[in-house]
Amino acid sequence: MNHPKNQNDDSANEATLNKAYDPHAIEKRIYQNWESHGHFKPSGEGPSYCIMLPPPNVTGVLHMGHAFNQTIMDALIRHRRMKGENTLWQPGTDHAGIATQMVVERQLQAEGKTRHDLGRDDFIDRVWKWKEQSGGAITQQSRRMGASMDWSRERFTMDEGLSKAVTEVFVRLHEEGLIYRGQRLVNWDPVLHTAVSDLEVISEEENGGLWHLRYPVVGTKEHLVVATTRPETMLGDTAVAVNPEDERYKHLIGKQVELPLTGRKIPVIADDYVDKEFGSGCVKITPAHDFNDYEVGKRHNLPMINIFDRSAQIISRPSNNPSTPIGQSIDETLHVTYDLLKTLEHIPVAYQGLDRYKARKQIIADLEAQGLLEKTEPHKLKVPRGDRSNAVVEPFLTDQWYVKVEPLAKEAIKVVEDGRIKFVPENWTKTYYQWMRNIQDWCISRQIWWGHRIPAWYDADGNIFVARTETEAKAKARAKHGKDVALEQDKDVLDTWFSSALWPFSTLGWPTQTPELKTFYPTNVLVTGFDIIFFWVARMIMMGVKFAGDVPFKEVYIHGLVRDAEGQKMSKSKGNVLDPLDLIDGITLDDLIAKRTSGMMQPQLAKKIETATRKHFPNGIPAYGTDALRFTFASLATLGRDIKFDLGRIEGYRNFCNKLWNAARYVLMNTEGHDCGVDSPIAESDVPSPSGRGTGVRGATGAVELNAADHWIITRLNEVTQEVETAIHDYRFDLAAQEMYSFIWDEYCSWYLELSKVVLTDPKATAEAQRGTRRTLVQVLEAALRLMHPFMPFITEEIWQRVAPLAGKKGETVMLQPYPAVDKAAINDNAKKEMTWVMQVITGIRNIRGEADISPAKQVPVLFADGSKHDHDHLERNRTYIQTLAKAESITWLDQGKSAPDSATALVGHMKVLIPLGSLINKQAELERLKKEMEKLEKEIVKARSKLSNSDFVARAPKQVVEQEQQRVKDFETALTNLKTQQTKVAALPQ
RNA sequence: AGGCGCGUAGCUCAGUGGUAGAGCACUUCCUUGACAUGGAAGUGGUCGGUGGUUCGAUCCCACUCGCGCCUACCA
Repeated sequence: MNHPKNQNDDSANEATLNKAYDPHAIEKRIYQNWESHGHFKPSGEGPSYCIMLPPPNVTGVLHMGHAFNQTIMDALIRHRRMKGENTLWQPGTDHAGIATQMVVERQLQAEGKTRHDLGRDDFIDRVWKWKEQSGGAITQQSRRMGASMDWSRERFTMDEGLSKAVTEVFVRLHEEGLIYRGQRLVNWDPVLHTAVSDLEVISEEENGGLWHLRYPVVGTKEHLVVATTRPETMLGDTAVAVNPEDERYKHLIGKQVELPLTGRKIPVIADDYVDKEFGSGCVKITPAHDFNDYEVGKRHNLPMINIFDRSAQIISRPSNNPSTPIGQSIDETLHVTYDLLKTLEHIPVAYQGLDRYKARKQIIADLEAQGLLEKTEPHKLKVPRGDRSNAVVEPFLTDQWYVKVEPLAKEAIKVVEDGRIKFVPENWTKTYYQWMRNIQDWCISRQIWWGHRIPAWYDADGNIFVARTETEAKAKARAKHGKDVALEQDKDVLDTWFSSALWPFSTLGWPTQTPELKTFYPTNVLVTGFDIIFFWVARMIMMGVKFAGDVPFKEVYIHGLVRDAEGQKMSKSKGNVLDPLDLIDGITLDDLIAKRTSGMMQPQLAKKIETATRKHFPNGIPAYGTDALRFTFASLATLGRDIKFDLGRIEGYRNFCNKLWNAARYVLMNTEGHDCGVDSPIAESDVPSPSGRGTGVRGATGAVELNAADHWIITRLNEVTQEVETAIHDYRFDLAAQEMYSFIWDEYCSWYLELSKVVLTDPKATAEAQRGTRRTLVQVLEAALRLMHPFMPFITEEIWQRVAPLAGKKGETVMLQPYPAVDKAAINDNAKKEMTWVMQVITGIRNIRGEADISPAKQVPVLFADGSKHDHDHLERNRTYIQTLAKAESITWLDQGKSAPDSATALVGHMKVLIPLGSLINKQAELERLKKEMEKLEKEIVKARSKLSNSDFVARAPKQVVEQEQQRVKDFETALTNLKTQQTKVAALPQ
């Protein structure tokens, strides 16, 4: 990116601000200043307000989702902090067991090693080192976002304190029977060699086959045909099931079939589970390798034959697989005891040791050769894959630890039902309930090394002692055996989400009843995406209610997920990832392409990604700065689900920053070194003209007069303040952003600043009037900066430092200033009406000028006709404004009945604003303009009249609405008549 | 199969039972001393479709079409 080198990095100390806003020059310096002064810490005063940061993966990098999420939280926290509350934004990171372990294992792989080469202790050391090295990255990135987290309280899920909480919860749940160990089918990842929970399995439709296999019925010449998507599992079949009502097969129930290739005989059983309509109506039952079959197997007491090893290869003899000890468990870490030799008897040697897909191919070929393959059909099926490894997950019979979730879920449902926790948007409660009411037990053990070791010890007999420490476990064992026995701790670790579930109270010191816990728990709001409602939100609620004695948060604000400009989820493999820091700092096209195509899992996609990137970012990404990015996020924070991130938006908000910056420059240029009268009282009822009347009140400095423009902008400031306050309360950051944007741009800059120029450059203006203008300029800006600070912390701070003293404010930083409060007394409806009139007049004149293509430099004479006394008063007070902003050469008031020259006309109420036709205005152009105006009016009149001609409308609609409609027609008709007259006159003119 | 959401200007999105909005893009004009990252003016929408409720529907209801997400699944 091409940044003109900024000459003065410390612009706050320069005489003037740079002409263009340069975020780089200010952001880091300001953040360091805030942090080093401890401004992010709770003040210890006022009502408490606490937000828990959803802890990102410690070895991860900040992505758009984090940036969005943190922008919202920071806005909330800064808002409350400025309102004087005792705010804590608790930061920290998550150890992300599987993900982190995978990263380190991949590093080892590059060195030609596995974790087993290192051994458990050395491997964990290595992970800690990696964590130390990379773990700071994401928190540094949060700092770039301006996040005002209390870094002095930063936590990590593997910290000693948090680990203690994990153990405590595990032990207590176990004591209550809510954690148990059991052998059942789990989702097994054959690549990572660990169990995973239901939530970590992603099922997507893929193309596969449906194979119809013939199983000969023993003692007959018949055979049954079973349909299966996984023919290789037939080796583990222990029955064939049919629907008990199925007439085709009723006679076979209780008979036996011969399982091909193995020679085993298995029964034909009847079970309702079988759908007569699907496939052949016969289902092979493989209880050890299918969740449904497992249930059937249990119902019918079928044997369960496990045919896979932990890598999902067909079990083989130790000679083929030396790591498997004979006669013992297939994998020691599983504590699964199979009689391997017996199992092997069932499996033909030809298949032993084959990978599941190779075995499938072989088995199909062999069955076909024996004439036992009836047919093969293409079939779409949902294939379950591990969310980390992407490997097809295998239902696998192992011993694992589970949380019995139902009793916890019941309480967690209740707290949402009775309103102690509120979802925003409210609709997410449905999703929450739906899951909670159908919840399955949670498998929490993982066969990996990085994580919280399960606090359970085994003796030689397999007795389990769950305890907080090894000493405590030994004591328990001693109590049982009457003597000391050797114990071995469970080798498994806990699911990372188990520790995340405790985050809201473990970070505050639980199980110790710390002052922090007392002050900040329950926290106020959880801000997160809907993708982790089940993973995290639901589990936090369960654990919080169970152990911390109250809900973990009172509100859950669920926001959308950030997607790319085409609505696609951002992912490394799609190559459409945007790095928030690249939006802040900018990046060249080449660097962006390099970034997107490096370290890819599927390098063949690189070309495609490069093409797409070149198309979307032909010039790379310019540096937009943090505030622009944050404001963009705020403006996109609607209640919808998807947030399409469009570069056009951020560019617009970067421009907004520049606009604000330059408005400040203007204000400073016109107030610094001047008496801004900030200490002077104001004559309350005073609404003088821009030039002033010299009737202001004497004050400490000079007297100050405020005119209608001043009162108007102050009124608007207060109204906007109210709107923003409401929007933040409702989590409508988009509306808040919209309010601030249009106030600053369309009102403060487009109108007030222009109006102020008139006063400040008017040689006839009184000192009091100029002081009033300066005072308003600087005070409104100062308040607006405070108002916007939670959304754009850096630019507001930088400007505030300069502006605050001029506005009579003292303070180290804007972030600790009071948030603007609505001052109802400052709202002045008369001034609002007057300025609306002024702006309408000016707009009317500009409109004529614009349509007639009159050069902005050219001044035009303006006449006012058919005006009321009211109009006259307005004009007299605001004559100079109109003259300057509409570039009027002269302003002439025509009394009622006095004839006006042939003119182009704009209507302000009943009053006509006229610009005489002449060399400046083309007759044809004016006729066209009039025609357009008239057509608009006619359309409205037709609509309104048809309404009024409906007797039902007049009879039944509220009186107010009818009257309003009548008034509208009247106004339109008057206007139309005026324009018609005008049209006739213009049309009659020569040329 | 069940649940949820979306469909409004070329694009990204607000919105309300009574006059349809913003930003970007586009057109014309303008280097005026805060800002060309700017200023002034302007073009542009049968609010997915059908029906119902209502004096009145973009909004509420029913159905329908299209798109997306989530949960559970038939071997």
